[in-house]
Amino acid sequence: MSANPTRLIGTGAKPARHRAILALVRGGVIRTQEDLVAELHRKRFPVTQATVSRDIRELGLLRVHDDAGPRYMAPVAELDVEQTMQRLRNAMREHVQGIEFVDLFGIVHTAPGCAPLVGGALDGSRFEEVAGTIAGDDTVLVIARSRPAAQRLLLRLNSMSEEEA
Amino acid sequence: MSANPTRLIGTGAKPARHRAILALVRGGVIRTQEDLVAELHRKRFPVTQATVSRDIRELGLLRVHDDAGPRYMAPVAELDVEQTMQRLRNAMREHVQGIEFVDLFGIVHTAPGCAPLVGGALDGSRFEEVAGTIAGDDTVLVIARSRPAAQRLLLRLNSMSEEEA
DNA sequence: GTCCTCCTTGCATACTTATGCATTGAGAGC
DNA sequence: GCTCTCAATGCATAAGTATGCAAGGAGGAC
Repeated sequence: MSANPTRLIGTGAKPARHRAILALVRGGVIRTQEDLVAELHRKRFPVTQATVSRDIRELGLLRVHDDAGPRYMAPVAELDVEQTMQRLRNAMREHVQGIEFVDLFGIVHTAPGCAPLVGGALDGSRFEEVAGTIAGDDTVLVIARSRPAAQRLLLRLNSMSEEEA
Repeated sequence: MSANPTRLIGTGAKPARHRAILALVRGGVIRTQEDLVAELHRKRFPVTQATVSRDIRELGLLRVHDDAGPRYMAPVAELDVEQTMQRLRNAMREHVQGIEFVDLFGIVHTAPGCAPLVGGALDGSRFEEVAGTIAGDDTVLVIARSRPAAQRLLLRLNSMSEEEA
């Protein structure tokens, strides 16, 4: 932000403002749109809450809660469910050599060195059924939350590793 | 306020309701708290918007925007900054054997097979300085956004891999 | 049993966010 | 130059969310 014209109103203000909003949201704690309006004013973007509301939608910002209340966050790739599931499907299809379940424990065999990748994809997909995963070098241990969960998981994972792209 | 281990709560409705809310939010499109109130009524949880508002905070639900407006989503682990940073610290301390930077490129040497894990943790922490990472088997390439960013990163990562638990 | 404490909830309302409508200014086409 | 169109925006307000307070209920201690 070195080249900083005195007035940012009018032409081209919106993209710059969007960048500023992302930086603000990533950098500090923005709890309300009024916070954002205030910070933007300090950076000479004379906008109102209405505009900020629209910006927030356009940027896809998230509202989350921490101990002290609501707050805005920059978007996170992992939120895209489709993308996450696609990643898991790819990981399963390409690296998984076999799955078996023993009680609550799923043993997923992968190509050497691929277990962390597969485990990560499993974690990322946040299945209700999965309590957690542990990845070694070529094996991922998946701990299911219950026996029915384990059964469902086995079916789901099997169908995934068999699916075509 | 003392140690109360397995205190049964009220009518016991709250935990069940929380599970129902998570399922609703994961399963369908919940755009407002009133939507949630309506769905919960259908499932015989006679609650009001005020309670749902509190539940949403307790569950850490996210509010996001899609094309059709705001909507609630189930929480995603990567959003927990503390947890994510802890994960990165652990990964750095346990698996990283050395870091060096060449211009914008950081080369992180890890134990064999651990690079994806470390790279994932780095991605997850969403440092402003990091444009992206590529993980091989025992090496992670970290691409910084600028030379100053690269310097800051080197310092941060080094201090992390040296920290005690 | 009584008393006490803590948790949960609804109600009313304060606070925050979203949006319909009107205005403005930039750029395109003439 | 003029006029048209359209994105961007503010204003006012509707829509949605959060919260202080008080009530009700369960469990523990006695």
